[in-house]
Amino acid sequence: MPKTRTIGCCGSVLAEPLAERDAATLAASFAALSDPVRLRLLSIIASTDEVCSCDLEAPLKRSQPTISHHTKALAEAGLIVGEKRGKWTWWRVVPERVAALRDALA
Amino acid sequence: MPKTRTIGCCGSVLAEPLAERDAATLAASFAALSDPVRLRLLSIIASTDEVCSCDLEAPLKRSQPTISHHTKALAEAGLIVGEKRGKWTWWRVVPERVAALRDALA
DNA sequence: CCGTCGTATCGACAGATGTCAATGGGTGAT
DNA sequence: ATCACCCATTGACATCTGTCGATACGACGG
Repeated sequence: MPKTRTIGCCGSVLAEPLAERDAATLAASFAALSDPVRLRLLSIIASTDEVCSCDLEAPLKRSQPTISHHTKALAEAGLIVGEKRGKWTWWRVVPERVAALRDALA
Repeated sequence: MPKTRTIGCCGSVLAEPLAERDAATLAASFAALSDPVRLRLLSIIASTDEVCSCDLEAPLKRSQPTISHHTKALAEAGLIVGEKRGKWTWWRVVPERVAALRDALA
């Protein structure tokens, strides 16, 4: 997967009119945060160091495919990364990516 | 006074698992930022003090009903406010609300 | 009181999105 | 090898969303 090259991407939304390209990139990132289940998923992962998918199904009260769907969405936004170890996939947040979004609102 | 911390309804996404209610509220706010046209709209308004709707149609290359649809979405999220003066509606950003979203990612 | 102008709302439509059951693909234990 | 378990993918479905034309509302200027 593409890596930490897009992290700074767009500067601040508030400073000056966004270019169309930057707007599309940022919108995709914020879209990853626009679902309550994904937000809670992210917060659960962030609260612990690592979480395996099997521990997400119960607290979020969603089916296993749905959880997988959401982890994929967050991963594609670069907000979390998953590592397969044995049978389990362990997820953790990417703080730099979250910070980049935060900075976009500064 | 230690900043306007009361506006940010939900605290940080990263600190602890979000309650369902807070997640829904936050998700709705981020959803307002999940569209490229709305992000550019917001950035245009933020770049100037006040902008009237009539000045948004051209740079965003969208029809008048579409612009109205997006301003409504941002206003309902509390990110901008509109004031009718005479024939025109003037929009400006609500910095505290943007800051609240930024803080949610801290 | 009319026309005009700026804006909001309505109706419609295509495309995106969240959800789950069913299925498939690996991994580890028996 | 066989089984149990974890996770990803597929297919299907209902809902949501962005878009625009048409229309309606409201404020000004004649």
